[in-house]
Amino acid sequence: MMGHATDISRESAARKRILNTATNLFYAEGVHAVGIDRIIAEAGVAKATFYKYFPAKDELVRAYIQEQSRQGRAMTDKIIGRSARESILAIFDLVADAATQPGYRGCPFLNAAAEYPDPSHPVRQAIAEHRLWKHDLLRDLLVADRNAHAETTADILTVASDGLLITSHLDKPTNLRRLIRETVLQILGVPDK
Amino acid sequence: MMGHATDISRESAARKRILNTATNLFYAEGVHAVGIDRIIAEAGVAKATFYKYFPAKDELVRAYIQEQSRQGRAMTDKIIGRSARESILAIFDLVADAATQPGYRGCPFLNAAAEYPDPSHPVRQAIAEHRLWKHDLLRDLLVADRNAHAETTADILTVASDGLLITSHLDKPTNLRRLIRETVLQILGVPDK
DNA sequence: TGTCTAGTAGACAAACCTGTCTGCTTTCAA
DNA sequence: TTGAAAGCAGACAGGTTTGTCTACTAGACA
Repeated sequence: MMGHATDISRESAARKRILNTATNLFYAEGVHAVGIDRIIAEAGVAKATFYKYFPAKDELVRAYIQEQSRQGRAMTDKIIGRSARESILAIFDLVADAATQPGYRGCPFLNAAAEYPDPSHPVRQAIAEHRLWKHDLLRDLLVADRNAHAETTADILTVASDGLLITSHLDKPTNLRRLIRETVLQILGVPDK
Repeated sequence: MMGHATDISRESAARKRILNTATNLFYAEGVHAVGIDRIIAEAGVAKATFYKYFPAKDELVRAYIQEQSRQGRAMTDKIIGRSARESILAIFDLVADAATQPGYRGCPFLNAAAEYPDPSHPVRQAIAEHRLWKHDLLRDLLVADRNAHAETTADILTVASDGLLITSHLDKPTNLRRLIRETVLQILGVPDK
């Protein structure tokens, strides 16, 4: 008897089409470079509908970032299982998976952050939230791996993750998977060899 | 008798003022976010003068990147001297120096690259040139340090440099200098201790 | 039948973007 | 003194930006 069929702002087909189109365009070409008119045209949606679900462009950008974060967490949940160390290596395998995909254009969070100078802007805060989640996840895994300096090592792994995402985009190194593995193992310390 | 006083495109005071103003604005707010009108207004220059020295905005952006590269090389030349290992550590100290400066907003090359999707764009090529220079410099220093895998280690140091520039901007870690030192020494291998 | 909701289509305003072009002033050297 | 070069000031064109608003259509439900 209360909000049974349409709960607005969640399960509307038009809203999903907008967010989906925006995601592809924002990632491929950048946030400032893509205008509203282009998004509504490619999503096949009226302008009024757009502004009904996203009162301003920045709200769409924030939704885009939050959706990327949600998908990243879902992917991570799937691959975590066996030992803590194997989980960490699997997380870094995701970097290689992303980087070898056809339309790879770097990390969506880092790219978006570069376009928003103000750290207090909602978009930047959404990015910061995602980064904090990832950092804490790594730290927890390191604790489970009996790492003596989990907090510091999590910092270093964050550095490695960002750097690998950047270098795989801008430098396209040969044998990326080997580079990733060597980088991570050097940070974790090789157990036997 | 030939090009004695003004060689155009190099030693014009107006040109320097334009490039200087653009550098500050581009770095602080992003390339797409800053328009020509704003640059010429703050530089105190006529529009015709601007388009005389920079036929298009992208040429100004390219000049901005190349000037940043030139300054980075000059800084690096100054601090390289003693042993190869000390030189590498000094290069990474530059990251901490930059990150602790008042208006720090990340690496200008990474920020600009995020705004130019096309890798064949002149701006992206200028960025690639700078990255290649830095990578080769690190590799040469590693060879001089008698590193057995100079090429691979240079790749990893590039990852570390990018990651540190990112994390010092987005995460503002406490004790950045310690994080840098630990990261680099872990990659190079601690000599004694 | 009547009403409520979601959506489409598109005009419109106001600001901003890049780039061109016309005049005017200043400087300096032959 | 004359003339070239450099620069300033600003109008202008053509396009794009975000966001608002009006008018219409299709479906669900009571």
